[in-house]
Amino acid sequence: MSHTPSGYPAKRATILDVAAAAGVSRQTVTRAMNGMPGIKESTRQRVQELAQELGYTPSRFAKGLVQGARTSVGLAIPDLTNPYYPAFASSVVELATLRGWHVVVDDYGHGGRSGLDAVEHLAPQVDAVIGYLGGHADHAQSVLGRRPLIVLDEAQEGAAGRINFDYDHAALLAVDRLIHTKRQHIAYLEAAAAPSGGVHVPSTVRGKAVAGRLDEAGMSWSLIVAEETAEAAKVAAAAFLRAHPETDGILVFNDLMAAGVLKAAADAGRRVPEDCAVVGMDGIPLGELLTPQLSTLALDLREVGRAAVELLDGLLSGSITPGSVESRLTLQHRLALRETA
Amino acid sequence: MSHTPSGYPAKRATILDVAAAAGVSRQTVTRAMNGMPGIKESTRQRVQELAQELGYTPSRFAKGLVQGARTSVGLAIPDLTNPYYPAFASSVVELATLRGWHVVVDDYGHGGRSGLDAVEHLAPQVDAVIGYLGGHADHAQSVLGRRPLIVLDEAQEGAAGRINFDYDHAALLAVDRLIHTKRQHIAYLEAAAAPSGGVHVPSTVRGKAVAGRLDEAGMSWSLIVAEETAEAAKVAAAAFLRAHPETDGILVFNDLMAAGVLKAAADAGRRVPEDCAVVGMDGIPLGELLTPQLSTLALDLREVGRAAVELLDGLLSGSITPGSVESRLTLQHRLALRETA
DNA sequence: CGCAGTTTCGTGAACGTTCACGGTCCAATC
DNA sequence: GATTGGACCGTGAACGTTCACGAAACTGCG
Repeated sequence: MSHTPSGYPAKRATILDVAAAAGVSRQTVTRAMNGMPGIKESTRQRVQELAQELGYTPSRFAKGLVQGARTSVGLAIPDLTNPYYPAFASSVVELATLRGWHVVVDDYGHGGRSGLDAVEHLAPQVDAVIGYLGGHADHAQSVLGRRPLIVLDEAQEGAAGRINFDYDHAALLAVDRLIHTKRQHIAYLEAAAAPSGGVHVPSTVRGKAVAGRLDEAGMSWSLIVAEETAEAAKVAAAAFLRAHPETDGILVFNDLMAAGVLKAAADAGRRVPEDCAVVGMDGIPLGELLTPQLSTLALDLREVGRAAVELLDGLLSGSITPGSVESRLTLQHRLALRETA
Repeated sequence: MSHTPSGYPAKRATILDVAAAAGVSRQTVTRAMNGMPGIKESTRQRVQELAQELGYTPSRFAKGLVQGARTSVGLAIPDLTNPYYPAFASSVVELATLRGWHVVVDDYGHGGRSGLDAVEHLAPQVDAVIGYLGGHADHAQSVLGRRPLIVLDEAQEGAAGRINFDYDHAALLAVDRLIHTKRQHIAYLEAAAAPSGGVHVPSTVRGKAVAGRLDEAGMSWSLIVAEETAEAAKVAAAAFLRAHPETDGILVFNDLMAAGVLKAAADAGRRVPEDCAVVGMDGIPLGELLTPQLSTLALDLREVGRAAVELLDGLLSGSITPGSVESRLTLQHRLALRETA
């Protein structure tokens, strides 16, 4: 038997190695390792010690092949660095673990990868995928074949399950609040990958909802665009406030960017909310730690995770059929009035 | 063949089903699916279409069994809700993905589970584990057998790889800063699961380092204890500041708790840093979004993740032997002076 | 038409485990 | 002493895929 310098066998030990070392058969080793009955206690001891000594660990592949799959779900996420996603992921992982599932995560935010890349990376390893893909749901579902895909915040059809958010409702809540507090000069800060200079119309679903509601209410308002980071939001908001000092209310694409806006307002000497209200979106835990505490269109992120896992559970068990009415959920934001609006 | 109401075959389709449907052999299907040469383009097309239609996806178990494992690593994490961990996890996932590894995460912070529970849950599914276990490293390693375990921030021996932090160095930096800015009445806010009333000595490694350094410098100081959340820290700090208004410097167990302290100070009308300095620990991104921006003993969390992955890479490839000098790393904090100290 | 060479395809074996069944041994009972 | 029953243990088969090899079909050319 060939050994590495450290004394480890070069090849992984199999059940047969243990059986040979103990002078017993495969099946006896199986019984010893898996706490099965029908084996003398002394041999169980001996076999387990030998197994430990040889560094034997059963092959998950062989085990899975014969026993039928323990389910493992993929979790595709754009950016773990954005506090929104860990809060969501935490809930998914918790509930999946409760069901005995394993969760394979892919944070596809690095190296120019897309949500589709993430699904393709996860596909050979999982029985289902939950994810914020940002497009290509149909293609992603076809990569997975029969295995259910659950997409969040995705307009496109094609996935076995969909969870969406009622942005019209959210926009209604926020705009009404601004009107109610007599704000006159509203701005909406939108996230965009490449903020070109001449943008006058929001491109995201939530942006369109906000714009629609503002127009409907007959408000005059401006569009600001920045990359989806706190720092970029801060810079963009600072520039805008300099150019438009009359601004007295800012709606922001998400809470992370809102944190940047808050900083910009403070730097510009604007009191929030007295001089200028700020409303974020998402309801990430971070919001409550800011000074002043961020008012926001809050989603219960644990609830979102729960919805995703339960939907998947239904699809896997067959109690929900892909593409049916029950496979499509719409969740609503609530207005969390804290200190900034 | 039995079908469910939705038209799906009850059993998973295997490669033989596809082969039969296409009137070819196993091997031809394999060639078609895996882009192998030696197959007519027209049959490849036909087989792929049939496979799509039957919803065939190759069994990862059978594939893994014959091809040898694609490596997948477990990531055991106490609490994804604490911004420290996602920042770390993000880096691990990125670099692991770059190597073609899969990452299975377990957030063991819910339901009273321990780090050891997490390892036991992950063990049957992975080829290695990276994790903040908070104890029992030796037992966890024995659960994994030959498969390497990399523990972070763990005093105990036993794991194949260890990454530690130089808390003495960190304490030195922080205390020196407080002395340099002429602080007289220092408090250290410690995290503890069950903050009993009569605690006078820190129980954590970092707490001991801070205490040691403060004593060494001949400072008079107090110990505060709270649960490891921002809210608990806020409450505890508020009470302490009420009882000890003379306090002019607070060191905090981590940044999340420091955020709570900042809120408490603001509520108590104390200006930070003029009236009272605050220094956190970890260097989580959140710190820069707070007002005022948190001064902290910062760790480059992406670097920590990189260290863990590279160490694991070395252990897996055999270029580093478990328990050797190279398998033990110590990283240092740097003092990130922002606005609170 | 015949043959070599190439392209295309099929067949046994193997991966490591568990399942279902069958065998052996020993003690107790008749 | 033969029989029974239980405790303990071993053997073929199967899971679904790929690998290594060999067979067949087709091509071009003399």
